[in-house]
Amino acid sequence: METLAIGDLAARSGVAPSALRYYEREGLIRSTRTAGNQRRYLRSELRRVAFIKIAQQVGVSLDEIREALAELPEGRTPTKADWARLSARWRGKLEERILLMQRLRDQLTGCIGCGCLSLQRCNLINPGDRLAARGTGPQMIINPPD
Amino acid sequence: METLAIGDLAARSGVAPSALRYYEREGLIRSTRTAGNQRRYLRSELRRVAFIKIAQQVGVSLDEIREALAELPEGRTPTKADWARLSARWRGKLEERILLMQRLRDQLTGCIGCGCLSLQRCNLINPGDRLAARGTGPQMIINPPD
DNA sequence: CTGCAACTTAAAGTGAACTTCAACTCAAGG
DNA sequence: CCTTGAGTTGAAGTTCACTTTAAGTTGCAG
Repeated sequence: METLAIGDLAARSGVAPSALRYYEREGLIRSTRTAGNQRRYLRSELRRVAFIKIAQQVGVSLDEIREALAELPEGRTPTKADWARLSARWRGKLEERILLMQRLRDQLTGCIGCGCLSLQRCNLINPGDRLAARGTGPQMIINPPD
Repeated sequence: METLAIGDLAARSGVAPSALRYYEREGLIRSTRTAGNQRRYLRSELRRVAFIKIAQQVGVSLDEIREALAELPEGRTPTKADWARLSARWRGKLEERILLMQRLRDQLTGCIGCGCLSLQRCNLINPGDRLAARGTGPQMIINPPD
């Protein structure tokens, strides 16, 4: 068994076949076809799916994940080093996010208790970029106290 | 200016009027009406909106936020202590989430590099509860290495 | 060769969290 | 008093990340 059928990839990755087809439509993973038009995946696609799942954990949108995956080498199967380079980038994002959460934790109680939650000067919340944004609409991000 | 019109609350909280109306329909905030049927908010609603925004940061759904807010005292304006009690609960969730992220960070590179991303035995990802879940569909959660 | 689980597609549906629209009313400064 | 910006409603639209459905095709075990 050289390649995987969609059901196999689904079983091994824990991602539903419908989601895998969706990922393919969205350009996140790739497959070849049999004579009868069924998808066959290289085993290396498993790692791609794993990466997608991990990135989603970190709060990255499929759009951003696609961009990241686009940096993997075309043509050859990515090596350990290729993956390491990519995940190093997520490490940075993760690090940022952890710091954010820690700041939030440290200031949460005090900030809700105090009057500063007029939100105008409170350094806990402020409009900004969308690091932590998931789902729809604009999201707010914690602002460093500086 | 005793109470706030919806535009004032929007300006002060950074939440769009349409979102505030939505929150009200969903039972997250409350308002009284003028003779001409316009919404007027107590200043204490500002704190409610702030709480909603912070909880969203932590990854809590509006449903869960509504449940939490339901524990605030009916009738009287919540005190500092009421808010402190509530935010203490989010602190726990936050703490959990931070630990999760740290574990993820510590194992990310190794795990992507190694063969374990067959996802079958990898202790980085596993199906489970939905602590970090935001948005639609089932989400995967990091499983403690134990 | 047959039967049946697993696959294929396009299109429509889902749920969360809003936003936009149209048509209308209110409130307050000049 | 009048104008104009702010507010009102219900209904429909939007985005993300999928899932479901319907109608049909493939691949392999027996």
